[in-house]
Amino acid sequence: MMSLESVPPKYAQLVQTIQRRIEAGTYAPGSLLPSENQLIQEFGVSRPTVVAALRVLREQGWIESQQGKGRFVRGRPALTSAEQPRLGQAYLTAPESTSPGEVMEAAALAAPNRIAALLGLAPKGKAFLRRRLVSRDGEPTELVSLWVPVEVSEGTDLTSAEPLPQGLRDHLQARKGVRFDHVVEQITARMPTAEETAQLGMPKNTPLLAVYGAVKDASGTALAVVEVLLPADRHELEDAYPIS
Amino acid sequence: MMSLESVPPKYAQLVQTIQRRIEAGTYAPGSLLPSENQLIQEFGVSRPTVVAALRVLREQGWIESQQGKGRFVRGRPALTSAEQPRLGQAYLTAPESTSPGEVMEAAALAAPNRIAALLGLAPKGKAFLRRRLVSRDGEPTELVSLWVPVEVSEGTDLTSAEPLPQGLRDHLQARKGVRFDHVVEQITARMPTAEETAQLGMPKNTPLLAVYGAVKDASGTALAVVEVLLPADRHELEDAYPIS
DNA sequence: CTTAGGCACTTGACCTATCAAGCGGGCTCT
DNA sequence: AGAGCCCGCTTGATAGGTCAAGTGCCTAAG
Repeated sequence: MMSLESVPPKYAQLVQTIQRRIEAGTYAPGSLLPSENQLIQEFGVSRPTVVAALRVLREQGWIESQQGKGRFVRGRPALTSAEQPRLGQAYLTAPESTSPGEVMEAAALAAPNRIAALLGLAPKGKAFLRRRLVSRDGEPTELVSLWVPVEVSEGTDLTSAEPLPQGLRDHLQARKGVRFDHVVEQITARMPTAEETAQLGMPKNTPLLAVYGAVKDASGTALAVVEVLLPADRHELEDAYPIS
Repeated sequence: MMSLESVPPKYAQLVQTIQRRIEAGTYAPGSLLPSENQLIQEFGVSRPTVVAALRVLREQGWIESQQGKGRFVRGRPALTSAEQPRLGQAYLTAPESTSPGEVMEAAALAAPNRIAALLGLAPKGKAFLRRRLVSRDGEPTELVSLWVPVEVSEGTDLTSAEPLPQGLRDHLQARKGVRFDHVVEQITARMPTAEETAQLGMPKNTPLLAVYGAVKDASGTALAVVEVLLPADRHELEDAYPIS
């Protein structure tokens, strides 16, 4: 009788075990980790297995090693690169249904200069716009616009007035076979238009924070642009990162 | 006679060699890399050495591997996490002499609420402020303020009206023995004060982009806050990152 | 008492193996 | 001719080693 469930490799199990012990305080930050030989004895595995696990832990920042002395516990690596997903990325992966809101617009129209430039379209080129007014605690707080070239929008559910049950990323990847590779994000600020002031219920003389996320494939071709407009009196962008 | 120059380990040499071949086109993107056995024969090393090199290359994104088929060339990995250093980090590491500017203020005073909160001080707590008006192309463009708790500022050259020849990071680490670990960055926008409008020569009704970078050590204690004020009509923040 | 040497323990680098698992082409049997 | 099996190639995981280099302690010699 064969077991159908695939067990993770031993070194990966060891990684998990040691991570749990560090989190539980069994291996306290700053203290010396058991040596390779001790771990070999305790877990009954060979040295390459132990070393493989410790290498993973070092690369992830849990421990650091010093030749001749041993390996020291650093603790749970707080920041890999960004604690929380960036704003642009968040709106790409999360389904629309996770944030309550109302679809304001869903149509093909001439893209503004900035959008056309990010998408690599000719000035005044046409793009498909899907704009949602997102609410938090019952109040409108953000205007999220998705711009895609018309040829990419064909055959998708972007025209629907209903929230997409699937994240945009999965939707486009499934329907169009494109692969998202990276995001180029621009952040700027400007004064809102009268229409934006009304839609967002903003006080007078408050600027808008504007985040533009251009989604590109591996070759650098732009596949979509996410535009997020945030009233600056109610929103901030926060990000944490380690120092090189 | 012993050679004093230390040679890099074999697997690291192999990594470099293969990287160069990928960049030179010898191993074209999409093509199949020579198999482990072929590399063993060509370079006269053992399998673990070859595997270690290929593991590094896979983790760095140069190649991908498929069990049963082989390893495929992907090409030079474009984005590791951020192409250019973040704004907050840039002002911490670069010496002031790299950006022309004028020291406007250098004194200890009661920190504004936001700064006090980021530094972990009591409201109205005192902090040392060093404010510079940075110019590009002869025109003032950015207001860069450095806030440090008074006890950290003691024994440093922060009071000098001259540009610091050393980066702030190196200066504080050398003088005070503190170690920078990570940065928490906040981005917001607001309307400028009359004084800021005058100093920066901003047009009417233009918002300010405000970037706050709180520098912390490994324990989370704030060591300094960098405040960068940018007129939104002339500046944008741009960042690129790979999709998870 | 001080210092230099030696030894034990650590990690780093490298080697020769074995077995499992995934893939693909060719051979054989129907 | 077609279908299925098998074998060889690939990577993945793991075991058992050796040698080198760095650290720290202890001891013995001055």
